[in-house]
Amino acid sequence: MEISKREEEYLEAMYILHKNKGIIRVKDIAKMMNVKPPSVVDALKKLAEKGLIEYEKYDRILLTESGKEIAEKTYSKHVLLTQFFIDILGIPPEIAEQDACQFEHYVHEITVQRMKEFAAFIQENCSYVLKQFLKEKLEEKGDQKTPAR
Amino acid sequence: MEISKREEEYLEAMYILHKNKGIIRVKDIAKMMNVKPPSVVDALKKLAEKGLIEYEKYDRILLTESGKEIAEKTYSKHVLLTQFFIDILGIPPEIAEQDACQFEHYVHEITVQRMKEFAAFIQENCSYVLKQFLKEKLEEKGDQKTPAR
DNA sequence: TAAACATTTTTGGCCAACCTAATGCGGTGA
DNA sequence: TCACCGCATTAGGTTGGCCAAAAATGTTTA
Repeated sequence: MEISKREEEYLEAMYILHKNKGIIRVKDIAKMMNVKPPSVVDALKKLAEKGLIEYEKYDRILLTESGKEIAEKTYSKHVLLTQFFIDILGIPPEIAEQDACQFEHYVHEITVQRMKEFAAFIQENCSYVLKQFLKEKLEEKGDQKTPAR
Repeated sequence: MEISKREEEYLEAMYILHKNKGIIRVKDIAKMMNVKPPSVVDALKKLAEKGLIEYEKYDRILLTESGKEIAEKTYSKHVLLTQFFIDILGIPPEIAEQDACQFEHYVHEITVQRMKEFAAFIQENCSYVLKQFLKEKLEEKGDQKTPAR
């Protein structure tokens, strides 16, 4: 049974809502997904049919085990990618977040795993060089804000 | 004027075809995009309307200046991402290729630029550590192929 | 040069994902 | 307890992207 990128995003959003607020509401999903409520309802119906969420109309919404599994997998990629972009490449958090948010749905398991290992390896074996790099980049950014002077 | 991710992919495919074979044919675009010819024709019409390609039916297909610009930008991201995945993370080329192929349409300019800088920095300042990392990963992979023994 | 073949295009249709407007439900305060 | 309000849902419609089958055009070869 195929699950689309978009459905994965819905699952992830619900997972995060559940984690943060305990309760999953249509309105909140809509806000997170930048979408209107009817679109959410469409999505919920499909996800329910696929057995990824429990959903009866006007009732509470819950991830099933398999739904949660997918959401967790996606979310962990999200976290890892974001960290890599921020801690290793020194990308501004907001941008790192946006990039991760897309890439997480496509990236191979291998790649994300390797990023994790790479980060650990560098931090262990040449953390000084890494710090140097990040410092440079931060300064360059500072330069832009106060250019001539 | 909005240009979709998919349209960007079509432009890139045409750009590569032009670069490699000089001529851009519907059939070849279809093969590259994993799509049937009618879908290509649909796409061509839209791209022509947006002024990104020159297209008259049964005639040759060409990228316009603005189309080429978009394609080149995308393609250069593609190359850079692929290189980063292969040379820094040691991802198998085929997988690196696939990941790049998706990410290129979303990744921020900043991120890809930073990857480039990071690669250069590491190769200059701790290439030994990098080699070490890549060697380890390569060996692990070898281990899998000849496990117990 | 005309038949046969290959390629491109059109036609008509499907599905995912989204929207607005209208309607239905459920809890809260008067 | 009921009228109201916010939220959820349905109805009906759009758009982008894809396809198979059929028609049109272009190319090659007998």
